[in-house]
Amino acid sequence: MSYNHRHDRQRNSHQAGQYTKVEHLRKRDPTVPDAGPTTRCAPVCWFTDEVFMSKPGPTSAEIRQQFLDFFVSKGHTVVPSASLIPLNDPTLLFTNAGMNQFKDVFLGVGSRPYTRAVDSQKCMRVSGKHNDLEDVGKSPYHHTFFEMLGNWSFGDYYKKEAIQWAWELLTDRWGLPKDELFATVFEDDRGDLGRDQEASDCWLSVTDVQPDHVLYFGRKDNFWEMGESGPCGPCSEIHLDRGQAFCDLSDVPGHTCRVNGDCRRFLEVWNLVFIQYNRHVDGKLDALPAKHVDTGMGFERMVAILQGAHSNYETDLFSGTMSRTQALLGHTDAQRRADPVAYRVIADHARASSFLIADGALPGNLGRGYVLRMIIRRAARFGKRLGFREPFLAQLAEQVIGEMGGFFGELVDRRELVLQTLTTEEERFQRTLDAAMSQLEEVIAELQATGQRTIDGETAFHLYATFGLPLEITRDVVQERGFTVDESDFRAASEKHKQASGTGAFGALNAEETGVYVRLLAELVDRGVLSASGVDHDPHGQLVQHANVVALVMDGHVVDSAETGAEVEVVLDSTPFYAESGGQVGDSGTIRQPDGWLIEVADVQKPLPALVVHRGRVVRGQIRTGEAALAVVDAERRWDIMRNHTATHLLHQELREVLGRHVLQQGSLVAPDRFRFDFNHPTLVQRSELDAMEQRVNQVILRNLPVAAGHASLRHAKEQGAMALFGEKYGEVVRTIQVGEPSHPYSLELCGGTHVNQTAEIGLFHIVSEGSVGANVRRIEAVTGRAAQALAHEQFRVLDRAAEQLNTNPTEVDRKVAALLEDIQRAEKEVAQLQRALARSLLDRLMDTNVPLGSTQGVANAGGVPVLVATVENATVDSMREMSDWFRDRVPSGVAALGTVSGDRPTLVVAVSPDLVDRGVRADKLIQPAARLIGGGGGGKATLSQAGGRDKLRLTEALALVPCLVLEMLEG
RNA sequence: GGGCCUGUAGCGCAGUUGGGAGCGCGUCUCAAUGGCAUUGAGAAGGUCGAGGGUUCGAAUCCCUCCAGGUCCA
Repeated sequence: MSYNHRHDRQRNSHQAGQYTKVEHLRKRDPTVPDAGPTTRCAPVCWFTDEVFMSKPGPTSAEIRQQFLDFFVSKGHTVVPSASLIPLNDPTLLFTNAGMNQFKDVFLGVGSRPYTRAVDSQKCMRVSGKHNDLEDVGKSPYHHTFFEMLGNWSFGDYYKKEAIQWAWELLTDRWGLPKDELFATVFEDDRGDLGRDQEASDCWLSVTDVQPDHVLYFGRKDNFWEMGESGPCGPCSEIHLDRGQAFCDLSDVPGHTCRVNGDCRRFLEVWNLVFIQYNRHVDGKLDALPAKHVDTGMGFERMVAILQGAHSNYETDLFSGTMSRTQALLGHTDAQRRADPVAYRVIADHARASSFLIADGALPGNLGRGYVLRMIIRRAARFGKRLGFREPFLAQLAEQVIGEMGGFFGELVDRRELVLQTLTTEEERFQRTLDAAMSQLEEVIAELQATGQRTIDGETAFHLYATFGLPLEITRDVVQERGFTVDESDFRAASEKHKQASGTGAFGALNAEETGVYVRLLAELVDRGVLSASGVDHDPHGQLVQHANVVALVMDGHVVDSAETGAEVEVVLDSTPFYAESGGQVGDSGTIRQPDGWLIEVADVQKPLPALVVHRGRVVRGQIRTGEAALAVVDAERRWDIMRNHTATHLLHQELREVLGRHVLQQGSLVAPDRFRFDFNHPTLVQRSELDAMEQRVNQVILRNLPVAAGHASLRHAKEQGAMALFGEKYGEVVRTIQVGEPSHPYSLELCGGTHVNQTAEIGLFHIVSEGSVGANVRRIEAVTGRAAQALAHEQFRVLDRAAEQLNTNPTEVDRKVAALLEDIQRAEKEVAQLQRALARSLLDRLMDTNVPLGSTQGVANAGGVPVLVATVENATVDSMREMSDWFRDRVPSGVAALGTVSGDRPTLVVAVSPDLVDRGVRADKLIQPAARLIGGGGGGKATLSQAGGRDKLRLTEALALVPCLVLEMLEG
């Protein structure tokens, strides 16, 4: 079996436009070569043999191409798959269905230049009722990443053609057996929609499906809705009966195989959705003027059917990766057969992570970045289980890129990023595991000390939740040492953690909020107040424009007028204001009626692509819908924004020049006072690199290059080398910003923002900060123009003031400060030495002075024990401690009580020799009564204690108390 | 967005009821061996993540923030 060979065949057959008709492939099941029609299938076992299955029939690439070609022949436009990362839809973690990229069309707020489309959409599903990450690999058909084939009609053909063509492709082109196909049709089991007679009639008239194979199902199975409200409609599914042997529930009592049943015998292969209603918030259904067709066919499943595979993993979509895994491990076929789950997980996850990274995701600890990290780490975990000791996913990603890069060019374009990211994440995971493992060692040591044999689930979960040590690894390590883990306890702790983490606000689809705008826009277009394309919006022309007030919104409700003081959203029929998008903030300014009302606009938003709302406050008069208005953008602020926006393009270019071609924009904020630019880069950006970039950007500014906007098809723009961000819709005309002469452009980016005309208008560019946003993502903040000048001015002033104070000039400030610091350090050392010498001579004098109990400045005799009592000038706790050390060096048995006033506060130190501690004299007990006298407290160890207080006048009194206390303790 | 863990010398870390900031590796100097690997002696190097608070006294206790890790959304 050779992949190169396969690819050659794919190209050839594609060029020749030939389809491979497939016989009923189950007859070729190698495990039962002689099986006849009635017993033709092998018993399905969960882990089928995925080693060296010979797979006759077309390759997956051929099948995908046949699907696309078939619908091209029916007048469809081939639309490239949208990115897995839906940038324009924050409600969605990943693109999870073919319809995602056409959602705006179905909602009636967007349009396309074609009415018939066909595509293979990249999809990602990692959570949900039927798709948990942990299930992937255990079953032969669950995937995280998959492709959804679909054909689409936007107000064009409807049920008849959709059904006819689906049947034609499946039976005529692909040769699926007609008597084993079933069609399901909607028949309302609850409301009053009745039976979808149109679809039912189509099945019976335009296809030759067996009439008793047309079945009827209710809302649960055959009615499709996007959400609580919005477009919806009945659907019609095609199911394939693969025969009794595929039933995986045959040993369940009372089980009967049926369409929409639970077992694996009947497979849904294609869902045809007919969108014909719009559901209102109150639940009422209205007929849509334009009806749409939305179909979805699971690609992996169809490939499995056409290649006669029991499991999707037996198809050429996965077998290459799995064989590569086997080769890397040096496994025999028997070894590979021994752990099919690990092989599948790795194959699936290598594919999914490659596609995610190519589409712009990076491993992180939030949102989609976190999902990607989980996928990579899960693959790494199973890789360890199979015996990998080093990062290996990059090598599998190469396999994936080689096999699928032909159709999905982004894999090839971002090859380096994919490989690098995978390896880095695997290494990071290893470090995490190493750190967690030492925690586990401590836990084990503790258990061994107490003689326990079980690690409680709380602890195991703590290791997982805090240090990222997966339960599987904890279990394996611990079992080797003869311990067990309480796993039910672990699950309980996990549940508790989920509860504690709460149901945080995670992108709740706010249909209610956009609802008012959707209705408003529809109504304005209906009444002819706005054209079909919505508000006439041109932020790139003049900053002053005459317009009409077409609607006012307050607190989410449409109103006719607004009084002075009201916060209001104004909709104009045309506007020069820039609405926030692409990181650039909305404009501010005024909307007014000459000699009449005046609104100060604080922000401008685009809740829908065709609707611009100006948010502001009425500061004078009363505004009414229908009145003429003058819209005036705050030009000074706009210029600040434009300088910053053009500067982001220059910085982006220089980041790629200085740091490398892997740098891609991850997000940005363009505000008037500063801008922020996030980009992927694995490490800290060095000071020297920042300096270089800042200098280069300023050079480009001085070269005064022209900045020009243009329009091009996305494909054309990319061919010219435009830096395309992730998530742009294909097939669209995009706006480009080119800096430099057209003959040799300096930078070219897709961008809808506003820019200066010549780079010199930016003025000065200065990087303010560089930092981390998360793993692999860095952020640079910078200023330009007025803000940069203000900053420079301020910094120079500070420098001048410092120079003045140092009695030098600004260029010498750093050297002067360094010299001063050195002087200070030397002087401090000298002072410390002198003080030490002073303290020593003081001690000498004190040792020669005998004083009675109750006196200070000398050595008192307390029951035969020498007690040094003294106040020391200019001392610290440290120096008094040192003095007491010297005292104990000279007097093997004795007590020292020293005091000083530092600042305005008295401080005491008491030291006791160890032999006296044994006789009941404790330094911490001695110091407490003394400390109370000076209005403070103290304590420490038995041999050495210290105290502080507030009343410096009673310091000698407190010290004099110590010898008396020593006497008491000796006697007590 | 929420929970938990971690920020101490260039690196890796210790620091036990609040009371002398330490260990290992590395760096520098000197010495030993013919040279090196090495060994011995000594030295430099710290705003204990930042800022508040409690206290006579905070790396340690409390609060806020920042950064990293990790789990859940």
